[in-house]
Amino acid sequence: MLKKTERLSLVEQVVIQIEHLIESGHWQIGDQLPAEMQLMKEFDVSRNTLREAIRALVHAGLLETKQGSGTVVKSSSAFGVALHRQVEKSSIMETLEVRLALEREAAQLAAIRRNDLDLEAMTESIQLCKLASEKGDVQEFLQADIIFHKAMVKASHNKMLERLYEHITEPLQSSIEEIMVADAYFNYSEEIHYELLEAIKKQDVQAAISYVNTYINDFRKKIKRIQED
Amino acid sequence: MLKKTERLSLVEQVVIQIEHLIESGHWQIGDQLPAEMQLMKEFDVSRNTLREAIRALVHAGLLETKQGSGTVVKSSSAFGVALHRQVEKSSIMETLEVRLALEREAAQLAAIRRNDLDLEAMTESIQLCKLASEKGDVQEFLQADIIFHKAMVKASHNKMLERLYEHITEPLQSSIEEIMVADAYFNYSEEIHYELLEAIKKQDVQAAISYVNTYINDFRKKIKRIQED
DNA sequence: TTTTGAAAAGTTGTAGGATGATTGGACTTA
DNA sequence: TAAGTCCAATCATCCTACAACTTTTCAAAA
Repeated sequence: MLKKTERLSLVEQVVIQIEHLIESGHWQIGDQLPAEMQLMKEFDVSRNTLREAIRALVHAGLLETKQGSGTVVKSSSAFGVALHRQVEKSSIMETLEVRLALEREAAQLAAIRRNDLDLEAMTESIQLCKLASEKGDVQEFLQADIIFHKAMVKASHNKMLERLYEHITEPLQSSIEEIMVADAYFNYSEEIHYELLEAIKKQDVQAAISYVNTYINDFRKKIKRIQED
Repeated sequence: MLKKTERLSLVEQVVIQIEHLIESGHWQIGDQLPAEMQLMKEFDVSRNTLREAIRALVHAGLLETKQGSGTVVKSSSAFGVALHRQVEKSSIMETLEVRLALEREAAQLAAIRRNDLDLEAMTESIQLCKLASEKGDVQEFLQADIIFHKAMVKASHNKMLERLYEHITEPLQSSIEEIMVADAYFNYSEEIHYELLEAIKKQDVQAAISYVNTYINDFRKKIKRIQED
């Protein structure tokens, strides 16, 4: 097989450089980029070339431009933006079902592959859940709950699963929070996933899966009930 | 709350129009777009504006431009391209694990929600599998197998799950084919998912899940074995 | 002092023209 | 027929100019 002779256009080179600067954190979310005039000089390209590069990243959702004001970093992950848009086009129920699929697989893999660091992170976040529940702070509780779930997914040691889970859960967050806060019957203690952590600790795959199944099915029923009100 | 005063830039308007033309099938994959000069006139914008729009879609993966030749439609789904890129950055095993997650959920939902049309489509594709296996044609068998899986996912009646499954499976396809063709121990009859279809037909959720579990675990072992050679 | 409003400076948006680089096809020639 | 040349079409890049919008500045008015 011959190597494909493919020269990158100037625009694409600039795009790649900007993407790198964002992914590496050199330009953080919220940061304002230098003005076009200055970027032209720094990248040593014409204004058209620079603008085409910026426009590509604006459409991808990484940047946002406002006439007269400037260009700011909006997101650091094009994949995250794409998934975000997809979630917005779907119903909450559909998205929850996908999340359940990922969570079940993650629980299973975590039960097999978790190491001491993973267990430590999960234990710590469950402590936070407990603290928040004792204080009766719903917001704080949900935030700690998310940290626990993310820690579990991370313990699956599957980067793709992790990214998918994160970018699907993120846009769901506000909806979930809304629903939970409105739920008069919300029960903290039930929501603290001691059993799940124990199952993963003991590497009991079946117990981990069945816990996730019941937990998310309850969750689904709760949402359905609230939505029907 | 006040309404956000937000005018779409000319570039964004052109982008949206082109996206529509592609999604609606007016410009199909492989089609060549009119030259810039003509598109300028049709959209009634300047060359810069048009080029910025096209560049955005090129970077999104919907279009491809080649100097001296022209611009052609490369894909009809920006989400598909984004997912494709993500899969390429991941290992086969990671991707398979995600696919398993989706497949398990799909089997469960399909067992609950499948209607007569779904069952018909699945039965038909399983017939194709059988025919191909009798002929001993691996390629054809795998193609029919994919159709069966897609039919099952469709029977879950979750559009998001369907899109995710499709765009994750697609780039896996060539790798799987390669591996299967190379597998001397490849056994057709084992791969025909009669039991799964029966479980879904009888709406036996547990049986459907457990079948998918064993089937994909076997598949995983097979891949691992072959990769270790 | 505080508020208002106009001017100025800075930034992105759009337009049009000019030239270079590459491609693919038509044409020529051996 | 086959190889090479030329030419027209097309995208790539650069340039200048002006319009539209935002923020800042600052002076006048209340």
